[in-house]
Amino acid sequence: MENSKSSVSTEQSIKEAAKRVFLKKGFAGTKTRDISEESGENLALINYYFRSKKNLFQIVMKEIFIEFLESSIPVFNDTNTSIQQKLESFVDRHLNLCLKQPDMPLFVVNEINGNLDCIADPEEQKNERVENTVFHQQLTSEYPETNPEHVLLNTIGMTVYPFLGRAMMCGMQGADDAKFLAFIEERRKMIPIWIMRMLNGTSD
Amino acid sequence: MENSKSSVSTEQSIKEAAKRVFLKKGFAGTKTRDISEESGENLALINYYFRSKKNLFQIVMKEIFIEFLESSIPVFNDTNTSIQQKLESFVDRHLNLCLKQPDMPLFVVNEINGNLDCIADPEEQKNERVENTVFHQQLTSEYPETNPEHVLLNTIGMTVYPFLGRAMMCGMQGADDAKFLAFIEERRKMIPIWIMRMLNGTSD
DNA sequence: TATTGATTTAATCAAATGATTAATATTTTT
DNA sequence: AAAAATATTAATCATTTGATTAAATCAATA
Repeated sequence: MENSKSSVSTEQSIKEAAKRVFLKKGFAGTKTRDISEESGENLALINYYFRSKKNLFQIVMKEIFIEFLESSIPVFNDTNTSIQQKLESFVDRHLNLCLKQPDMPLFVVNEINGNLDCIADPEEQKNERVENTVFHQQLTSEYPETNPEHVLLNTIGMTVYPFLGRAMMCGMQGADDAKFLAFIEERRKMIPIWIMRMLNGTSD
Repeated sequence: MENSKSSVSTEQSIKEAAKRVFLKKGFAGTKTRDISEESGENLALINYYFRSKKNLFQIVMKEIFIEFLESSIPVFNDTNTSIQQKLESFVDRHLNLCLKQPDMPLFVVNEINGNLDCIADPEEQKNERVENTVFHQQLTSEYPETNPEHVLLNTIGMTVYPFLGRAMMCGMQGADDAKFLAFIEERRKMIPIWIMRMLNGTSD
């Protein structure tokens, strides 16, 4: 009944290879033979372990999504930190996540709008809605005139956007990795400050 | 030598259909038969008028890119407007563009990072670099301690992100079109204000 | 009108692609 | 070690897909 030694590593090898390729090429752009090559495993093993390309994709997608949630939700639900501390912590963690997998934001944003039902079971989402976080409550109580949805979108957007628009960032054209990294480090420091400035504006 | 009456409309019809399909499904996700169906034209006419799927894609891509530039560059190069006025005008125009083609931001961000060389001739870009705009000069002179690249990225990012992350916007889950539109209208008003607040912060 | 050139169509090709199969090898269990 | 279960492989299938072709249709013009 139990998987043998080598099969576990093969399954893992395929899944990790699939993650790399899907992240880089998206669902439609990825061929099962790409995954086979990337993993070094036989083509048929993909279907042997993961029924279909679509199923494998959904598994990978879910892992990525879970990784994001597990990194973010605890930060937003910490009852012992201020709004600014939460912002600092979230931006810090999320930027690290993005730096580790630079293709991730584009992948998520791209594929989540596709026709594929990326997240298999919707029940897991209900408890993890951002509406229910401590962060959300703090915002509505300390800044009642502010719409928390804008704050969240701006925070996530400013964090993620450099990774989405790197090719679009005309001012960064030809920017090497070092310059890009320095740019990100500036943002790591500034985004929480910017958000607080936006919050502390007088009107609206 | 000159195209006959019907051929012009056929070519146009294919290009417009291609734009719709590419915007929705991306390059890899679009099949030439999709374009044929969407346009109602015979499959072979796609290659007759546009050599290849890739070439048609590049043409569409370029049109979208040009539309963005022609909407934005004049705003950023207006010598008679303030920084805040430029922000208001850009956000206004860009939001209208996005509302007209909600799939556009995702498409651009998604495909521009792909392996396809989307913009055919790079010479056209040199004059249209944001570095060379009046806006950029105003920023460096009025806010010398600020990095203009951050300002630009934040402005574009905040404008575009709702259209990228609509499915990701947990707080907006199940949001109908009307609610989304109201959300955008709030941002149309607020984004320039937010950016100015960020600029007018004391340190950094 | 007849000729010429441009446009359109149906049929088809060759390569790519997701998936399956049957045979072989390997590991686990008895 | 023998048998059973699991894992791996090469070959193949059936579709899909981008592109082409040759014939047919249409439009312009001499």
